[in-house]
Amino acid sequence: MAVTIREVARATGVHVSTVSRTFSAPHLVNNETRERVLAAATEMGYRPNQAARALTTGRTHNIGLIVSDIANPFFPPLIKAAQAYAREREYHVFVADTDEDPQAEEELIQTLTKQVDGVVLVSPRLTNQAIERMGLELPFVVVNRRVRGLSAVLMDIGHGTALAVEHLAGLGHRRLVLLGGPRASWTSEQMKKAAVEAAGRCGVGLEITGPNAPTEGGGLDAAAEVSASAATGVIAYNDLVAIGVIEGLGERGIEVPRDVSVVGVDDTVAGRLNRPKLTTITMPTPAAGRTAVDLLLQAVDAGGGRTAAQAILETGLVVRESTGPPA
Amino acid sequence: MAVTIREVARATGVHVSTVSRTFSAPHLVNNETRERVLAAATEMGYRPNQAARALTTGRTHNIGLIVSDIANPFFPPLIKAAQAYAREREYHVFVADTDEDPQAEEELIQTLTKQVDGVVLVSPRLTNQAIERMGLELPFVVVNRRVRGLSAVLMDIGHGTALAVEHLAGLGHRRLVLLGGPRASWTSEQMKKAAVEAAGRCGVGLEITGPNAPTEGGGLDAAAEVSASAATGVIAYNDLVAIGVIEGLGERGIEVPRDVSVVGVDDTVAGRLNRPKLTTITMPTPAAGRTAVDLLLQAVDAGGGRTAAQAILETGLVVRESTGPPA
DNA sequence: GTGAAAGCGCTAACAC
DNA sequence: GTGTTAGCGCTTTCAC
Repeated sequence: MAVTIREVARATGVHVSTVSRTFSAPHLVNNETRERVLAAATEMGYRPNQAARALTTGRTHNIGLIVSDIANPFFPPLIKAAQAYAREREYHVFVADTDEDPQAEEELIQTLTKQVDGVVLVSPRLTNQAIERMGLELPFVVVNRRVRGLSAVLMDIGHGTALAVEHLAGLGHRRLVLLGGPRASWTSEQMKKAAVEAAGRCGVGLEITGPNAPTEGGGLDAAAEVSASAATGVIAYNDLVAIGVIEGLGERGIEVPRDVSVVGVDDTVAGRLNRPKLTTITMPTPAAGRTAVDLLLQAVDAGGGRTAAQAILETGLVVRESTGPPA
Repeated sequence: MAVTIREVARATGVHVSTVSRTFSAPHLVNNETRERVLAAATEMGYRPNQAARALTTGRTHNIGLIVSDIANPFFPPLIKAAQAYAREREYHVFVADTDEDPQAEEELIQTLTKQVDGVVLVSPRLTNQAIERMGLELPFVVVNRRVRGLSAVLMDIGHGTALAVEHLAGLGHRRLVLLGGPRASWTSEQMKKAAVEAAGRCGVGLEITGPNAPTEGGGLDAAAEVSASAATGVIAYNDLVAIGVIEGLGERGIEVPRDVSVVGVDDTVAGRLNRPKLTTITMPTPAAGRTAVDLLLQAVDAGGGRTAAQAILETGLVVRESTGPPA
């Protein structure tokens, strides 16, 4: 076992409690004493034992971050930002992947609960009810979902969707199709509502399909419907789906953006790398990660008292090569 | 504070130590007693407090996973696998991103050291010396680097590189160029050695350039040299670089694979999504993540006794659209 | 401003 | 097979 508070105390000739205070409440310690303790501590390579600290304070200084699939390009920027920001606030983050399995998600939350001060749930697959129940024991922040009583970070995908519809309408497209996402997706529902509204406002036709798998394969499958329809403008559930439709359309001799325009969502690397480069709705994923951690620590500091704050983050539209005027 | 061992003991009418044993050494407890304890525990929602457990046992059941950039598509599959496998072994993983900064890396290791039983370092940016020094305090496993005294997970990129050279030579290319990676990259050095050897064996010319940034930008920059050379076959440091050269070549009117063939490394989503789809050397990243955790826990179980095991993982070549016969 | 002492929840000898 | 007891390293009253 490494060097403890006791040895530092002995070396400095003060009591353990003084050493403890120099680290956890420095202002309660005489300036000169503090210096001496600190000097001895760094010299001896002392580092507070978090487990011991957690045991007495009830604060682990750890948080959990649960996502459905780390390998989905939507998540890494969020994880990266969350983890960096947590570190600034002196928290470490457990990252866990549920593999899209609601049961795994629930078990994970259970085991994590005892080891963290709070949990960030990103695009959960659990029912609202289950989340609400577990949110009683521990501060939770949910990203991309609205759960009663819990803090949430929402991305205003409705706005981005409206921009996409306007962009397409402005280009001259008269018939659009929206490729919806998974049935349980809050994001997908928001997109639908916003698209209907914007299409009405712009006077263009809108057809909605789905559910589609949120993957390239989902897009590939959707290509059949798109080519069968008279639509010349497509808004896909996410970049992966967009890339998939473009490929599927290509197989049918339909070229993007010459024959059909396609808009994605998320602004992932995948979309940037794709040829043609994707026009896409930007999601503020790093900001979402930071904000989620911020709200979570706010709740933690409030001692778990219900603080159901909501943060709504802006989305936008970046126009690249996958959209253009209709043929 | 939630329910503790003490309350379970009271409810069951046994001593705390019996409850403790039920969880940490079940075989030492009478069958029938164990059942009763377990029943009471689940009913009351008891979950062992890891902090307390860590304090007495000296085992946190946590490990750290340090990467240079979570958002680099090479890492997520590795993180995902590592985290899933650790969970199977009842460990949780802290994921931390150093943002390619060696100092951040060192600080991170320091703070993590007290909270984990071991650390996996993936493609570290620290010097071998620094790593060796810190590896003295705690079990370490290093991925993609060989550090004296530490367990390592290496990917046999030499083999993959040889396959790539043979593939290109077999297609009829007579002059190849290898786009090296960052100066401190072990992987890059292995590639160079293997490429020289294979080129000699196949009787084709080989030019080596670099260092190049391991990004799309690095590839974009390298395109000038490639187009200036007489080479018709390119092996890039990674998929991102490959995608970058292809784009840069395109800007100069050189088409892939019509005029020049390009091979990437890593087999990331990016390469699969790129047009043309990348021919690339496959890296067993999920296996690397799992193996790293396995070696780490092996070292942890050995009580930190030096166990410098080496795992060398296979690489391969997947041929897609970015390579073909020379014009 | 500092020391003394109790105790966080659990495990690990050691008795019985 | 189970109870007893003594801590693990730290924070936190409470005195002084």
